[in-house]
Amino acid sequence: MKFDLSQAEENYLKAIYSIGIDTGKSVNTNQIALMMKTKASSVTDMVKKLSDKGLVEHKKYKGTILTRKGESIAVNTLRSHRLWECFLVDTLQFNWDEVHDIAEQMEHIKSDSLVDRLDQFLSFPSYDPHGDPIPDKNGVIKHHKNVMLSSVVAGDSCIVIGVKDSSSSFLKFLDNASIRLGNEIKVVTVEDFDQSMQIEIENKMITVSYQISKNLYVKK
Amino acid sequence: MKFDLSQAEENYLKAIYSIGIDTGKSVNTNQIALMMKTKASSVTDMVKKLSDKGLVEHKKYKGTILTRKGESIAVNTLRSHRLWECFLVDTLQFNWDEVHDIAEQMEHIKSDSLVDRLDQFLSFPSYDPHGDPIPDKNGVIKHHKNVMLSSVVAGDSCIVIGVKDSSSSFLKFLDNASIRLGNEIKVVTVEDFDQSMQIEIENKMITVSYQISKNLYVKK
DNA sequence: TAAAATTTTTAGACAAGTCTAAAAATTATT
DNA sequence: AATAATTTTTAGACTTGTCTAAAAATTTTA
Repeated sequence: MKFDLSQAEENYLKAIYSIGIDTGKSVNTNQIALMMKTKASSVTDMVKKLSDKGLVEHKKYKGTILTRKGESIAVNTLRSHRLWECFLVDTLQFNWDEVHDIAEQMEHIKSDSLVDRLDQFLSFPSYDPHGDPIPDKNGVIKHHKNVMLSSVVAGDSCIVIGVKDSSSSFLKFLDNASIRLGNEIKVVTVEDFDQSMQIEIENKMITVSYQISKNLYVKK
Repeated sequence: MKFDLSQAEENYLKAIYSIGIDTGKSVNTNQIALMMKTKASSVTDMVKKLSDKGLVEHKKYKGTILTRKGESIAVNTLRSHRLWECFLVDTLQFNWDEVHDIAEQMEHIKSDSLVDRLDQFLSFPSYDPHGDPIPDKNGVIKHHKNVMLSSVVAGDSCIVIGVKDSSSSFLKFLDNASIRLGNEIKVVTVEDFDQSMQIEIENKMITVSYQISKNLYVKK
């Protein structure tokens, strides 16, 4: 059967997917409400609808998980979102802090071949401007980012490969600090008291709070 | 004041604009209902709302016209629609019969600079893939298409510059007949009985019905 | 393990946009 | 100009997605 979901439905599936990826288990109503910036009662209503459509499984007072079908839709929406972010940054020269809200709208455009054509036009990118992996046409996605800058010990170096928080304020801070994807960071000291770090990047020494370092994905 | 209209509101403004352009006078409720594929009662409700927002002026039982503000929004939406059509055809290689429904969704994306950046990326095109003129950044639009193939007399030649009907079935017919924008058409004979025409195009002779010829914009 | 706190669900309401059916106004007909 | 036909508006209802307030279930705490 062919589904044509509302934007709200797709957004709920995305939210359930991304919470599920992080936590691994079934997702609480309140967690969804938090992510969707809505009320728990609204979530209950929507989850019931998605459950009726076979996109999630829900046990009362227990939690919600995506069905295979629901996950597939969530991943496709994510793919669309991330490809549009690439388009906005690479093709239309937006800055990486400007594209999230626009892609949030564009990801819901309905068309059989639009996203695949976009993918081709962009030469099949693997990552979006924030370092998030782009699922391929079949929904296969390489989750390989799990090391945060905050876990790097003093003396070690690493490469910035992604951001966890895509808020404009965080990204603008990174721009100012010359922290960009691909840049090398050397951790010089880590403060015991608040876990703030002194780091060397682009031959400059700066201090970043734990709040910052735990939102940066890095690799050795 | 800054407006953020719903897609429905923008679509009504577009409909009122395009009927108004064709007829020159104020627009009837039923005409809007026909174009929006909805019921007159729904139109009455929406027109009331648009009127409350200062986007149209409506006299009960008389008709509706756009205010300056309403027209500006309609033209901006049209600009967005036509630029996205260019993008879909020129950049993503869609055929011209596939893009209307997609652009219908994309035209509603909200962003301060998206459409202007797209315009720049496309090198400021003047016409969309169906020959419709694209309003510039200030909403200035050159309406210059008003000669239909049906008005060309036997013996005369003309150039195809646009289509009035953008339905997929009409455009597919034109593809098959090698009738494309920019092609020259020579009108060989016109049948008195049904106004069907024998035309020469790309060195081929074909017959087109009045239904066809009155939906093709041409110039001498 | 019983009371307290928290989470989730239910019940009822609202706004947007649509519909049907009926009433009101306008236009056409004779 | 009165009646008929048409157009438009009004009234009331439905759907989607949201909300608040209260009830029910679960989890925590003492």
